[in-house]
Amino acid sequence: MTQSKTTAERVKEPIPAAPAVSTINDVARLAGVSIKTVSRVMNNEPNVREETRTKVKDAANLLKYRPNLLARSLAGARSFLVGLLYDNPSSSYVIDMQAGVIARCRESGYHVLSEPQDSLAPDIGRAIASLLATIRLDGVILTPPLCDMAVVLDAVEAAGVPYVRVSPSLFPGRSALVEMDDTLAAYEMTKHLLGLGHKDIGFLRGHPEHGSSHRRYDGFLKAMREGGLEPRPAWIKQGQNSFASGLEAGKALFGRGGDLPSAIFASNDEMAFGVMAYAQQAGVRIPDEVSVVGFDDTPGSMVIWPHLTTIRQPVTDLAYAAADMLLSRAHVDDDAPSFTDARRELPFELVARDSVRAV
Amino acid sequence: MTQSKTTAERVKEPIPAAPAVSTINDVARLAGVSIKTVSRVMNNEPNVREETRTKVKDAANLLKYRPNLLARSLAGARSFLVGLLYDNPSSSYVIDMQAGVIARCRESGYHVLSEPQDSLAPDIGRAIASLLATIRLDGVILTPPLCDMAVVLDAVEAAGVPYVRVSPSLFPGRSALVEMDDTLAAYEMTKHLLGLGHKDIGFLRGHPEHGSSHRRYDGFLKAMREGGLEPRPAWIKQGQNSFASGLEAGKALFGRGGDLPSAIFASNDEMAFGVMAYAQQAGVRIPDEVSVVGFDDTPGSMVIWPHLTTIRQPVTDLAYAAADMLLSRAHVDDDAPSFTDARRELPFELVARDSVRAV
DNA sequence: CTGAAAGCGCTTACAG
DNA sequence: CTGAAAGCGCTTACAG
Repeated sequence: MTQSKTTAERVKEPIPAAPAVSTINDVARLAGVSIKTVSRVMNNEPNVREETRTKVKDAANLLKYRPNLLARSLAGARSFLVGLLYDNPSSSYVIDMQAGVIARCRESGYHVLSEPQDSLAPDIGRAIASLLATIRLDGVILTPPLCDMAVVLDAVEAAGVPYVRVSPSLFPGRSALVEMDDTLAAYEMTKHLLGLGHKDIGFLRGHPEHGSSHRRYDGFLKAMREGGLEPRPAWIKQGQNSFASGLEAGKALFGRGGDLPSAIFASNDEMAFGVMAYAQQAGVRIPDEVSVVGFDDTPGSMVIWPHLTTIRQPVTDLAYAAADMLLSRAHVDDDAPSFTDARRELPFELVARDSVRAV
Repeated sequence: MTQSKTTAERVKEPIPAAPAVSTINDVARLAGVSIKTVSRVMNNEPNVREETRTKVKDAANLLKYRPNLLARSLAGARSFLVGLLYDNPSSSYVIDMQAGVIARCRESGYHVLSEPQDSLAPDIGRAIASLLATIRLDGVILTPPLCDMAVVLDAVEAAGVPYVRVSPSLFPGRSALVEMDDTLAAYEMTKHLLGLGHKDIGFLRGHPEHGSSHRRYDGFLKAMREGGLEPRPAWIKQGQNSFASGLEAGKALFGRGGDLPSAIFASNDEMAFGVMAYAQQAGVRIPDEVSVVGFDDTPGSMVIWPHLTTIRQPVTDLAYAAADMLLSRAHVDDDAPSFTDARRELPFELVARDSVRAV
């Protein structure tokens, strides 16, 4: 009550009746043209005299006019809204994905609706159908594991909404997609270890339901065999992509005495962290006694000590590319491949840090 | 070309002309009532005979009718859209925040627009004004550091959009807000260490621009002094909330020989990770020689070994509460405190793990 | 308890 | 090159 304007006073003031936002009518009046002409100018359509265009632009600037997105949506064919559907346990994956989608959408004046979904829910198909009926999204981006679920794809297709999948494992060719080459990345990581003299390499397989788990294992096997090596069954462990399963594998590998591999390739970072945690507990020095590498380059890989050698997935770039495919879809001419066939592959990066040493 | 329905064939099919979504008119016709009555039923308004209500609901179900959100927005006073504005380097913070906001919004049929902002951009005020003019959001949630920027608050207020701030440090009383008690949390963490026999406690201060950094330091000081202890200046280090600054502090603390504190309170997890990384490098065993605690309970605190004792911020709950304040604002009666004065405080949790031992 | 009319702010299709 | 009319799918007053 003693400040220049207290909260109580502010509250007493009449609620500023939705601060007069100017509309297309205001601009048309000020510029002395029809609203149709204003519409043409705002949408950069042709067939407006340069002089008229300037007049309208000046009026719009003066009135700080911003076309109402909702009105444009209702009247027109586009909603300027893209949906990002996800159900992924990794915060960094989702945030990086979201950042890429939003970046591309902003370039075209689109906004992004974040729609987490429960991929385990039995009615996920209906949930998505309901979402798409309520809001006419101009496009949808699907990430794992949603992008591999038939009910999800069915629902989106039934609603007639264009969509792009990021890193799908199933239904190739069913939709536009962006991805990186998991197999090649695992292959190169294995080559990296081989190149440093490692021969006794263990491998932690990822969640068996994830397509990438199999691709990564394939890449590992390919490189080993090209090097004339056959992986030792006792050093191949099945994990679940979780820290706990990495810890478990570490126990199995280090706990029993017996031979130790000289390097362990965990097919995602979380499992690598688990292995490293167990190693530290068991007094196995990394990388001096055993080298460890991961896959994903999650933020934790720079937090853990030694910093983890891993594969960087271009998550933000994948997301940007996915949004780009969605938004530039209209411009495809007849000779170009169809939207559904579109596919972009982005490069990964092997990030060599401190968890590996040469033998 | 050999499968039951190839991509190429699917593309040739006429594009399913925006799969006939049913409208309020369709429902009204089928139910034999006016659209106004359908509207009443869909919005659970009173003054509809039970029989009519049932008739309309049946028709709506049959047609799988979903009110078009954009049309509702344009015609009515609400957009059913809430904006989450953020600019925070922590993925997990943003994702947890987003999850809480979305959870509450879904309960009321609202959707969430994720709008990352560049808090360093000179025109951030205009960017936000433009956003709010383009889409009439029903509310906005502001997180640090945006919630402490006058230009941001000015822009939102000028647009007349209700907003709630999460964990603001500045301008108390200027808006509705939710927060936890940083000072008390740091106080209790310090008491926890004292209770385990620690007296020589070092402290890593957070980024000086963050209000929480000062509150956490205050809580630490208070507990120390209540215990009759004065912190040793050489053990108080200024950090930046980053892993690197924690590493730096670790070097300053462990590198020089001389006395070691028995415990180090890093005022966020990232800095704690840095300290632990340096300790491991320098051969200082944690917690045997030095205990370390953090603040925030980021995902990394369960990845690092030993697992970090820290303070869990109820981020998702804070976000849920913020959205709840926004959405339930209308129902406040005259006797209740005004929306602007509203303030909710949520409890934190001290999570004791393995990075501390008794002395 | 129910409905006919007007209008939200735009775009579409059409006319000139 | 420009505009008048209709309409997107709803809600808001208002009338009965």
